Amino acid sequence: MNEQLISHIKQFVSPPDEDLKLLFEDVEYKVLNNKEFLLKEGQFCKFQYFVLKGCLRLYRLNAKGIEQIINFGIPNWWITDLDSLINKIPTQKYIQATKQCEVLKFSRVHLEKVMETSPAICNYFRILLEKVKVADQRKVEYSLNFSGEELYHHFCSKNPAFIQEVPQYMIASYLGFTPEFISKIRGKK
Amino acid sequence: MNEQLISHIKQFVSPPDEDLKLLFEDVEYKVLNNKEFLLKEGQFCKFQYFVLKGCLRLYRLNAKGIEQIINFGIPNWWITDLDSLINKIPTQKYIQATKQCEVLKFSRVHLEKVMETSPAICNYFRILLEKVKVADQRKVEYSLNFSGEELYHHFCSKNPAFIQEVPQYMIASYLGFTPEFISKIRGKK
DNA sequence: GAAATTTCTTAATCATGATTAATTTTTAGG
DNA sequence: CCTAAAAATTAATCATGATTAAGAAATTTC
Repeated sequence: MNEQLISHIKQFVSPPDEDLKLLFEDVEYKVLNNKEFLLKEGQFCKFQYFVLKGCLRLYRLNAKGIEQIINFGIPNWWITDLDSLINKIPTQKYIQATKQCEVLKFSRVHLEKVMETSPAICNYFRILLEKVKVADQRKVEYSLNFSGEELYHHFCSKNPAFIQEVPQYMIASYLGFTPEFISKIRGKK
Repeated sequence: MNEQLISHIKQFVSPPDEDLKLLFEDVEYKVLNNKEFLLKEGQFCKFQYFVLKGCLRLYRLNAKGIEQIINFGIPNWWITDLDSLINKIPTQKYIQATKQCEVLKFSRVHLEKVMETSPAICNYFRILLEKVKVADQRKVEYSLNFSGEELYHHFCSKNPAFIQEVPQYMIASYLGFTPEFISKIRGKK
């Protein structure tokens, strides 16, 4: 049983103790060094990771070999490759620590069993997915209506601490820009 | 009880009959005329609609008053404004029929009760949300790696029937392009 | 602390797709 | 069927942000 995850869950639902007990029947606590991988292209993703500490990134290599960051995994959030996980296909992505991390590793097989048994835990993940959907939708809306410069400044103002923690080229990649473009923005005035 | 929705649900989960009975305890069958609205800017969205027949669109007006289509609702799919629904804030969006439609209208309050009671129904929505997340992620990936022309041709090849059903300017809007740009592409060769 | 690698910057050029504006074609309503 | 409105087209111009190519600065490693 991990208090940090339990308190995260209890922000959204109120599961009976036996549901939590079931959830934690199959979990692994892992410490990762900077640059260590949890997933590499070609593998089948079979786990969902809850980030306790540190930061990870989910990224892919495009046709030109350029890294495209899809998501960051920050504390109290989940990271996995859903496409590989639910469609049971080899992943095209990488999950890598961007600093030293602590994560909880849950197998998808076990989580599916838990979700089928416990309405509360199922609702917990359903609620998170709904929140992610809204966040994604807002992100698309922003990207349609603001310039790259505005998007960058908006991201920095919303995540002042975060931008200190990862290299600038990763912010560029996450926002879908080239590192040169971010430099250009920062070079202004 | 509606057979079409039940068979959709049973593609993903196997709910006991009493869960389905509970689900259908509060539902309204609605027929919509072309251009009829289910939601308008400023309202609080309190319903989720399952599309039986026809086609609807979820869109917003940007700062310049231009329509931006966020999603289409096609048969056997759900449509709502999740942001307004879950955050209980006035919507900035419109849901409008693009042709004559039949929908099932479920109140969010009721659906939340059902999801809290029935692991199967909760899992049904959780599975749909996971699929949507994967689809959204793939869409972003495409948009980063293909030109507008490629995206348009790809969309047409994947949805040959659909593009016959809605005006071209709506396809443009959904893909995030101007109608002029789609015309330009089509005018080539 | 020097060397090597990684990260960031600068600047010129280029391509994609928006904008503007006018016109044509299609569809719908009376 | 005729008119009005809606939808699609065409073409010229423009802005954003990618690409390319150096080079500078910062970090890491030995």
